[in-house]
Amino acid sequence: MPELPEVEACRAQLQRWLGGSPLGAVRIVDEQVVRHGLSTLPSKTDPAGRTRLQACEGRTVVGAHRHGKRLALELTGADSFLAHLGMTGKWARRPELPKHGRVGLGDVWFVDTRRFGCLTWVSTPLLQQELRRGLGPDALTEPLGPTEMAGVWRGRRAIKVAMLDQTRVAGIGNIQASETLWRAGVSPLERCDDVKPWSRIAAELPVQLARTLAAIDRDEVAYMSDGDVPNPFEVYGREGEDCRRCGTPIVRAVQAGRATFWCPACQPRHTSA
DNA sequence: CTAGCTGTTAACGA
DNA sequence: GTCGTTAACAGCTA
Repeated sequence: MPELPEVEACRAQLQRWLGGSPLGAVRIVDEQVVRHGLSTLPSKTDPAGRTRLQACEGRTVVGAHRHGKRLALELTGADSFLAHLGMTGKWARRPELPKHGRVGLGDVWFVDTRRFGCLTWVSTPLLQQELRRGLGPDALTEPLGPTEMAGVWRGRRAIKVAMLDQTRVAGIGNIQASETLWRAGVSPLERCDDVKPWSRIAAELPVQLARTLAAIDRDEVAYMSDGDVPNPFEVYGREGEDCRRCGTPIVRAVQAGRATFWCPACQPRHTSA
């Protein structure tokens, strides 16, 4: 379930579980999960990376880092690793191999049903630069001001599609984009060049991310258990329900292959076509 | 049963 | 550049 807030919660958890301690038994259950360049493609599997990871048993974990939706595990010595959770990845602490467990580091497991997530070997001195490689500033820890935002999200593309572009700003996912635009009162269909209230978006985005992060921290059980919890979002997944602000039914559309939810009254377009 | 979703991303071709 | 579509995969739900 990972967008930036989930990934940040995951980073903190890894830091607590592994930070400062020697790595336990490395168990690569799914060979395909160690890949080049954090690719989602199984064909990018990296046998040499697997060998490096296997050899890291007993190395001390210096720390867990995050940029956007990417994670990094920094080890002592030459070898470190990046991780991406994909759509369904998570890290869990279990005494035995969990269902869909892909890699085990002692009793800490990378679990990923759909296998879009992966681990990637990186040279430790290059870890920080590899962690950021190709990504924009982190949406939570390096928030942009209104002017900067208008600068990176521009052109004729829809604002919501631009927000999902990790090369401009890193960490915004489908849900957080929808929620932020609802709070800012901006239509997800609005072209970047037609967006006016940049200051509202700039103000709401970090607040939205922090709010979701706080909700996860507060309710760690609900996050970890796969049990059904009520939808905590204002518009996401609420097609046909009344807008919590004005009562107008929420509508749904597909943009760039992703579901988008918004209130047509609170989030009007300012241009047509 | 099937069809159509799903919080990510890279790689295509137009 | 930019656009939309597909592919990677597994599971859930209508």
